[in-house]
Amino acid sequence: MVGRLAADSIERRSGVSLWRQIADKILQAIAIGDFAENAALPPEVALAERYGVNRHTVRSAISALVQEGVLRAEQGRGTFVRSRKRLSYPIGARTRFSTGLQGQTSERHIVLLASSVEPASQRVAEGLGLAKGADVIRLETRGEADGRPVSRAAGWFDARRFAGIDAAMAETGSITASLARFGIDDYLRQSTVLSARHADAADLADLDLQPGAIVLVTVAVNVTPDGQPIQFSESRFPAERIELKLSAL
Amino acid sequence: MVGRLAADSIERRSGVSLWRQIADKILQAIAIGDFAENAALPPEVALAERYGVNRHTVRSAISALVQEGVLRAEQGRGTFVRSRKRLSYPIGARTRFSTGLQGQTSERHIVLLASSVEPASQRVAEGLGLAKGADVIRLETRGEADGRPVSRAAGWFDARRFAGIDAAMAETGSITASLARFGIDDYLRQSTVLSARHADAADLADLDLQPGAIVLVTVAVNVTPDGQPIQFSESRFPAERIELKLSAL
DNA sequence: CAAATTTGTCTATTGATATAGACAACTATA
DNA sequence: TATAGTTGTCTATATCAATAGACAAATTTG
Repeated sequence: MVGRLAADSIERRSGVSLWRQIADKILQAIAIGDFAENAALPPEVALAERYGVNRHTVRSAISALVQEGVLRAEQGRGTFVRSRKRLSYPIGARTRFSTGLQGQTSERHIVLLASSVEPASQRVAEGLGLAKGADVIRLETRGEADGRPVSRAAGWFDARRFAGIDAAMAETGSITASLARFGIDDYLRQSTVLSARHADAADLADLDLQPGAIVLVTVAVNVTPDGQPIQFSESRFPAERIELKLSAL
Repeated sequence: MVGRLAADSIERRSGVSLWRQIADKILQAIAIGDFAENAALPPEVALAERYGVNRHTVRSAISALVQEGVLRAEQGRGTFVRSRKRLSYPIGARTRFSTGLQGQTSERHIVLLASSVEPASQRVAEGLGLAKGADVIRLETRGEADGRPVSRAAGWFDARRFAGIDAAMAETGSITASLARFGIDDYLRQSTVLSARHADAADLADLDLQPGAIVLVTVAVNVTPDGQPIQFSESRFPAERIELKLSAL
């Protein structure tokens, strides 16, 4: 489990194809740091032997990762690691998108994809301390770093208190800056619930993933320093590009 | 994305079979609370239509979940939810296994599977502030709640400072109690890094999972109140049975 | 230049996955 | 008790996933 391309552990008739499992393992090995950027992977025959599968199966895995931009294959030379390790996204009392990835990327920003006013569902109402069905503003956003999507989030705000936050978000491109216009100078992460699942069609499109990928899902509530809930959110992160670092605990 | 068995989003030629994707969706719907315990699932033909697949494909998914103990099918009547929602495992400054699941389960305990002394790997040494290659004690444990495995962890301790902690763990069945014997009355979670991946063969065996399942992985360091590292750990949780609740941030 | 190594392409075969349709077996209900 | 609704089983077919082997094309090494 620790290092080296975990030799063991490929599952047959699992509902997950062998090439997908091998692709996952290679991704994981890269993320752990077993293969540096531009390092050569073991040759296809070696990988096939290590996993106990046919060379063509390994080629399917590699071909998926080449498609995905993770690897680069050169005939006669070998197969090389193209992309970097997973980004580490910090989650703590003061979780902020932009500052979180500083130092790991040269550029990052949030795009507002859509906004709407809707009645609060059960869980949104609970999270915000509103009555079910009360008007809430929903902001659909995507976080990008160095041109690649790293998160996809839906945020809900009390429509009465934060009327116009959609316009502010469109203008500033920052949740923090938008909230500042409503007198919120500081806010804290009250709770975060974390789960993981296979990416569905929406995730694939939103996060530019290949089918079969895994997404991390966080459901969180942000509050003012005196405990008043201001934002309920659900975010999805591509597990192959992002790990979550729980800090400042 | 919010409620009801998400109508959309089944991916073909993804490396993940359709029946596995549908099984995942049903699991997710149950976890979210769309189907209470003993509630009936929609009939097979309805599910097939909703996902745009053949009835037999839905049957494959259901059959996997029946095998797994999540569903119960009764000829002529319908298919019913057998198991409860996901357990919510809290992670915070004072993360403790036993207290964490209190109230959600009637019984929980930790089993010590194996222990050994080994030289510290790079990451273990970094986590514990030791020199690479220094002797560390490794404890392999499994957490169980109501008879079902909910976590599988490896913990590393400085062998000089905690000589005999394996015996203490075997005797007490508690990390907290074992550390107390070494004068550690309190300890804090310094950092937690979180990721997700497909279960490998080891995970399947350790956590009693079906092939294709997803595991959440945490890598954490525990420290004394004055910041001295005492434990480095890697834990795996079955995503279908556990969600992580990040609290006390 | 020759040999060894590595990725790329092609053909063929087998087993798992998915679709299609028909009907049996069981349950609830009008 | 008849009927409708549901799960269970069977056969047949098509497509995807995986194996197997052979050889071409490109690169590196002796």
